[in-house]
Amino acid sequence: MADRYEAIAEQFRVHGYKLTQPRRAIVQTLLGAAKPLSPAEIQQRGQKLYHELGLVTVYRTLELMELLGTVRAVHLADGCHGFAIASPGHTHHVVCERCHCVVEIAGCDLGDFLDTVAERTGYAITGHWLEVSGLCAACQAQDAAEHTHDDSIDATAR
Amino acid sequence: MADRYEAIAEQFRVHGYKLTQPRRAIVQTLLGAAKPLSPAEIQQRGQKLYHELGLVTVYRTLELMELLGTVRAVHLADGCHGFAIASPGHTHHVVCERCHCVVEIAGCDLGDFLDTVAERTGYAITGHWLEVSGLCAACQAQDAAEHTHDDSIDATAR
DNA sequence: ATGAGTGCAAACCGTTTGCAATCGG
DNA sequence: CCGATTGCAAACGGTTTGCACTCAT
Repeated sequence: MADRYEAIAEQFRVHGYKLTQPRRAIVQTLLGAAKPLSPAEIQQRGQKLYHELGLVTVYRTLELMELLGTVRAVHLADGCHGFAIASPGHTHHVVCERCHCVVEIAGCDLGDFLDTVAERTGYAITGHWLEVSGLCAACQAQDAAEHTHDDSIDATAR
Repeated sequence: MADRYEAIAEQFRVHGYKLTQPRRAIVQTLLGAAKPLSPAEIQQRGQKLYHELGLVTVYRTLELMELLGTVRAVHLADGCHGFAIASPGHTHHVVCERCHCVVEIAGCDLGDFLDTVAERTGYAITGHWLEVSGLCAACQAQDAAEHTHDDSIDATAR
């Protein structure tokens, strides 16, 4: 966790950007989030870490972090879900339909599929954007509990 | 082409929606577009077919068509590119980085990949959203022409 | 010390809503 | 004919911009 923060801080320094209090608060907020956050959500949560945090700064910092590749917008069929920390390199997000919590998937074995696409369409494939939706383990457990008519909802199931 | 229109028209009828002039214009506009169109672009182009076409109607018709599954929003890393006609069933779009023209890809062999994801994350995968970017054949040809210092840009290359 | 970074308020722009007039089945 | 559909204008909400002040280096 601490190293995740350190890695992002490094990106700021390396590119000559200052690590101000608002920016620290935003990075920490995103690191602590289990789901993609909208700018407004980032501001609200971030104010617990730095009380004066302004929404405008959130926008500007997100723009900067997107440029640095440390943050990525998460879209799904039903629209934009917000922003989430992105590990360096090519990764994708899996988003829970129910609670919107995300996990990153690192390896991406789409090569064969994309080769096929290139052949079929005549396009030279340069990139792709993939996001996967599903039910996280916790939400699956909750479902299972409900379906067995078990009224005692496990407190851990969320 | 005509049958593509007919198939969409059928969707309207089957679900009890009227096929009004503005709606016809919007459908025809989308069918005639080589790239995803924003609501404003749809209105502008659509007014050539039905002069009174209002922007509000475009929004409402897109919403309806999205519901009917005949249109789909196209997102990419750099934001929302607009709306494009979608064939029935599960398909993806390949978008040209340069001219934004799109082609649909029907088959989607992501099953194995998604199985791996499910195993690794513990999520029950319910859906995914994939869009591929690349250079279409025409834009590739244009590039090639430029790189060989060939000043005679082929008129067909665009 | 000094320029990058910030917060505020206002401008901006794409989208949605309320409503009276119109059109299509 | 009658209700679904439309266009207009106004409301709305998220995002961006201008500017004077502040903070990190």
